Amino acid sequence: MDSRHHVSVQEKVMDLEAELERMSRENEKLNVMLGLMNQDCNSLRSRLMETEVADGDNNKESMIPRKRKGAIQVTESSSSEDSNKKMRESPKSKVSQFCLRTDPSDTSLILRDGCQWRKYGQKVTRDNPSPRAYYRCSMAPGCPVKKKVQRRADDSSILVAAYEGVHTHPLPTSLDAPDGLESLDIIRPEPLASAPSTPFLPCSSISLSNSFPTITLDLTQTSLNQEGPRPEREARVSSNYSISQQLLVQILASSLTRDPSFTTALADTISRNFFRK
DNA sequence: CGTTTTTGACCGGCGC
DNA sequence: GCGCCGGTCAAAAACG
Repeated sequence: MDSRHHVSVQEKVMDLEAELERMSRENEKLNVMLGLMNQDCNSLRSRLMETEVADGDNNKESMIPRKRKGAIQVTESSSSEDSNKKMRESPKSKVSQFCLRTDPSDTSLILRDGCQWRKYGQKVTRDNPSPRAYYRCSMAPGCPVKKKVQRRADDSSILVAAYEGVHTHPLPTSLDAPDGLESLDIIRPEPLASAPSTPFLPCSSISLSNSFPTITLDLTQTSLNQEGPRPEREARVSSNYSISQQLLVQILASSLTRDPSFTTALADTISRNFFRK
């Protein structure tokens, strides 16, 4: 071992430390980005629903959910629909439902979605062998948000989380290391009548890599009855931030307007927080 | 010791 | 009124 070799090792260590710090900073910035995305999440989801209604049969072919581990289904229902007797709750209460494919061996009803929740009850329901857990948001004293988590009766590997209410406090934006995280995918909301197992091709994906400080926004749009060369839109942001975050957000927003499945990618990103163990 | 989880009791809506 | 059911309460236990 000569001293030169020693020095080079030391340099390597310093390099790694520098990179680590760089990654930490980038992680912080990603947190900010996720915060922005979270803020828009609700409007994006409602927009997604609109788009799906508008696209109708066109999308059925390409938006068919694929069955994979970590798949998420996002649906949303507000109580402003028909004048049913059931609509007794406050008209403001909105229920968002997430279906998350989990490890079947995992029997817990815990979803790490970034918020702090206090469990206040658990019930076995009639139509489902697995119990339903009731949580209240404990991040702020008066936060009215509640969530119910239960495994699906027909597929116990799918966790269904129903969120109710609106947070009265800023949501956490932590995107900290999803160690050992499985890849999560969104199942597009689909009519219950059709349950085909045709593979679902993700039109967009955002991968926030922990091992390498690179954000990849793959906004490639799958052709929906589209002939010819389809426009590929891919924004690759390296660690030196060649484009600003604001521009990035604008890219996301503008791509949303053109790509109805962008919400898929957004929820994908958010869902990565669901499964931290 | 403060916070969270567990779990049986309780409550209100609904159908009969 | 009664029973069923989903949702919530609250005391005790567990946890960090």
